[in-house]
Amino acid sequence: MDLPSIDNDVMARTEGGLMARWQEVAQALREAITEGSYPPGSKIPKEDELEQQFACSRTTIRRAVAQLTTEGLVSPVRKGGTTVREQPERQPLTLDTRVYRDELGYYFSQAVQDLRPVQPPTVTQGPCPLDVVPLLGLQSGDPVVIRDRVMGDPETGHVVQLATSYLPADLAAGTVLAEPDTGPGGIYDRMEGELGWGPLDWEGFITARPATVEESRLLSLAPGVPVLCITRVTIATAGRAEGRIVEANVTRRDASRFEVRYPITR
Amino acid sequence: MDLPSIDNDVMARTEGGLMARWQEVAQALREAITEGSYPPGSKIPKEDELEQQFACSRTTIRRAVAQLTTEGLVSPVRKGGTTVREQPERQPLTLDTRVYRDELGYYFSQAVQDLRPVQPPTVTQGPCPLDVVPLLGLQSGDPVVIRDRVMGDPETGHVVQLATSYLPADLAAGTVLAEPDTGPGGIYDRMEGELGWGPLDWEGFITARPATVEESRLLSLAPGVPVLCITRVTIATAGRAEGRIVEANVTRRDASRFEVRYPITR
DNA sequence: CAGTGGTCTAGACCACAAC
DNA sequence: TTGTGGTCTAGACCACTGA
Repeated sequence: MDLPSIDNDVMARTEGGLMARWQEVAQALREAITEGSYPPGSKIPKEDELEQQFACSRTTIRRAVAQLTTEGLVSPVRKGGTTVREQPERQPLTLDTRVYRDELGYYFSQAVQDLRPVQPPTVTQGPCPLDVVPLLGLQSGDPVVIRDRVMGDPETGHVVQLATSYLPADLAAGTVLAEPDTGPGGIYDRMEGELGWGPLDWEGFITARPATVEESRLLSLAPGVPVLCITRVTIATAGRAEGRIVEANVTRRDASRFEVRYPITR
Repeated sequence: MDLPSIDNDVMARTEGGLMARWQEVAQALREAITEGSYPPGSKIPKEDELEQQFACSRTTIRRAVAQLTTEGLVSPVRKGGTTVREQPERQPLTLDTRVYRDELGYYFSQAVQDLRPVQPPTVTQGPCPLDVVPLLGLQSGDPVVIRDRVMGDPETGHVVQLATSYLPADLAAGTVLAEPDTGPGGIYDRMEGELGWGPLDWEGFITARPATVEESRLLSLAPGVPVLCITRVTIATAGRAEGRIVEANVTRRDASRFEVRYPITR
């Protein structure tokens, strides 16, 4: 007979309450990797080989590999095959629960890390992004000054951190805060100095979300990989800005590479 | 001529350096949602409608919607359509930088939150999971005692937190630490008391990763949604366990619903 | 330059939950 | 019951990049 028998019994799995096929494949590959069958730096089989190995379509294989990619286990490279990523332990970031100040400006402990700008910082102005609105206590669509910094590892040249400052435009526009060079000591010196907004208060937030398209491009991440968001908010206690949140600084890093560490005391 | 013209000019996009089609669709839907065209609680069009609307295949539509799902913007329900999720602000979790103790035991500030067990806690034993190995300072495959708790919101009954304690089996097996009921005050009282491991030290870690299959099932998350991992590690300073890490407590929550908040002092 | 992953289409069957 | 999302297949074209 020429009619192909439909052996594609999709539901032989869900009937038994088992996983979808692509999850099975992902699980099998995941185990093979963690068991050591594919050590870090090696390549997993090509897609058409996996296709035969698991007896399913390329789409299913790709979905499984995509899952491992968002988990940070493998990184596919065109023509180069799909490589098992090195799994270094997460690099610790110390939590900024204190701020120090000397005659040169303010220092948060995190700033001590050895990063250098990979691109020149940019300053733009535009509507406040939705996720920043609650941080600044603004209304949706309110204009903000946006200061962007792309920081990288001086050794490898890789981008490892994106830092963006948002400042309410009604406060910052027209001031030195909206200029690329904010002078010695940075914006906090300007706020507590010339602008008379000090003393300043700060509060920190940590959360995570999938990387945006722009973030995954800059940080060389697969789409959907989580980024760790470490946010520091600055509150003015005097002057024209009294009681206002005058800055929200959001730094983002590959969540599979970094963790925030902090001591617990009695 | 009967040969259909191939208008599927896939690369009219990548040529110009633009996004893939599914990213365009995702972006369009994302904007429509955040602009208010599809308010929270409403449904976005069905897949076949979107298919026509964007003039592309269902696969492409589904990939775009899948992206919005991992971003937490929408949640598809079979037969019910795809609903725009309510976007409450992230609920703050206070950071446990201090531990308190009274005659009843140890309290970390996070424990103050009003959660109740949704399932009875379980205690099992098995090989140490790979991601926990570095936390405990063990070798791959070393046995650990695993204490699992599934905590939920007493109001809604929803599961909001998974907490798992890992204890090296060479220290914990056979002790009260491996029993379901660890008695008044909990495991830390046993460690500093009968076992003579105290005084204890603690350290905290925060990171994020995609939810595992099990986690997404329990927490009702879409596959790949990031979970916030808040880990507390216990170090013994005396007794048989001196210098050892005697417990790693990993709590996981939906990263789109929660954030860790902490004060910054001068 | 050619092999690999990246993207897309068209079509099929199924289970689940709303109705 | 039925419409919706969930899963899978087979096949196509393309671009990037390593060999």
